[in-house]
Amino acid sequence: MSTNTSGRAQPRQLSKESIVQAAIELIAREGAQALTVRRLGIELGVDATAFYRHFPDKDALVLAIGDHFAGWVYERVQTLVAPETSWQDQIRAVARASWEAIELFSGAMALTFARTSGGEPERHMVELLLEIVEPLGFTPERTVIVYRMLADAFLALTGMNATFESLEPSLQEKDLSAWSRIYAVQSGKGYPAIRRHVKELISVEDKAIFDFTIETLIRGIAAMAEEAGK
Amino acid sequence: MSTNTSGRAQPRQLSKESIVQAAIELIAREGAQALTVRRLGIELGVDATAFYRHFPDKDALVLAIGDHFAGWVYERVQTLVAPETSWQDQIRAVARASWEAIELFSGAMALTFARTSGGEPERHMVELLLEIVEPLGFTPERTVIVYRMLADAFLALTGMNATFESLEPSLQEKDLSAWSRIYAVQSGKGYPAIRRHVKELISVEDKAIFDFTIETLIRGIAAMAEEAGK
DNA sequence: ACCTGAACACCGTTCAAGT
DNA sequence: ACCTGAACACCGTTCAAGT
Repeated sequence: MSTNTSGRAQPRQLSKESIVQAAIELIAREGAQALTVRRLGIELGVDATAFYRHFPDKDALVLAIGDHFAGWVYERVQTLVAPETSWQDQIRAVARASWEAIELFSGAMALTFARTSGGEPERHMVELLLEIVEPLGFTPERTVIVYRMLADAFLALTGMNATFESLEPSLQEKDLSAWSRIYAVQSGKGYPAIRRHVKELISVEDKAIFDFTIETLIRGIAAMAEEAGK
Repeated sequence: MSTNTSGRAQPRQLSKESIVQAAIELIAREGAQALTVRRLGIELGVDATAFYRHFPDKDALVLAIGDHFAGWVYERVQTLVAPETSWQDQIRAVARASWEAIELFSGAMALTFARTSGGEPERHMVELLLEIVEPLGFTPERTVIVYRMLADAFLALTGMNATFESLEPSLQEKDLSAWSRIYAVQSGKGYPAIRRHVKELISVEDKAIFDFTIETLIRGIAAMAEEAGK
């Protein structure tokens, strides 16, 4: 009698890597709220508590998942930039890779965007962003604050969008209909500015807002660099 | 024999408002993860399931909490602005009120910053921000995208900081020590840019980064308004 | 060295029953 | 009209026992 009749479930021998992989697949397939130790056990064909032989607790798994997607973003950026790429286009590459990660890892990003593991992929991302900002000729204090402005903006904006994307479909619909309730305020009195912009409020897209924000930050940095440089 | 010997617990008669109030106090006192239907029942001196006579489910409570803090931010902004306040200072007032809300409502903000209820306080905030941006003379499309850039930046950045602030103390310490592990990369090889900025990376403060980001966005908007206006 | 499975102390939510 | 309390289907985690 086979012990593997339930579709998934294969590896008898667990490892940190196989658990992280299974967790990411589970989240991608069924959302962030499906990530439970028991579901993971079923996924891996193993008793749920075997998990605790490889991670001290669930939070450690969440941080490991965060490292995995930070690593993915870092690798993706490498494919988008060349040595002669301008600093503006390097920032755009990080923005693009971060946004693309939402499609692949929204659940994982929602769980981890406000967390820090201190792992290698995170150190790589810090180094990468600092190296983009450093040649602009700011003071060390200013270099660091510009780097953090970019890092926090990427994390916070993609994290917020990922949080929404990883909501249960029914909650997502609830929020979308709440927006249309706001924007369809046609009730005669109140909210004149909203009523003047209903069409635009409904049609604007999240990706366009994200890109517009990044361009605004790039322009601001360029203006500061010009002032500081000469 | 009194039925109210346990410190808290007083109202026999529940209402949406008393539940939201108790939930906010509970979160402020014990963190976002302490908000459970059962704990709320104890807090209110009532069987846990009485909750379901006033809210369809826990998510509805979360959205009501979100409305409460959106209302607080809106009221706070009203005390910070006058009719003659410049658009720049109006944006700074919203930023300041949003940041102050983290101290008071970090747990509530962490739960709700990526959600929309469509309630009155949210409509007020949308109207407020649109009215700040509208006089700058952009096209309707541009007006809306600038409004959303500001709204999303406020929500995402304060939400990310609130998420961290509302973490259990032990997880907060874990993340802080992870940062110092990143920044103390003194291991001879690798991460040269990080090593060049260790001092600044350690000393930079989240509030300063938030303020710097807002100022950069304000500058960017001003530059665009100048181009568009003439 | 790793996995199992019972157990503990929790969750959100439903529903028949009470007042 | 609202509250109670048993019950259901879950959680994360611990620990003695197995191999």
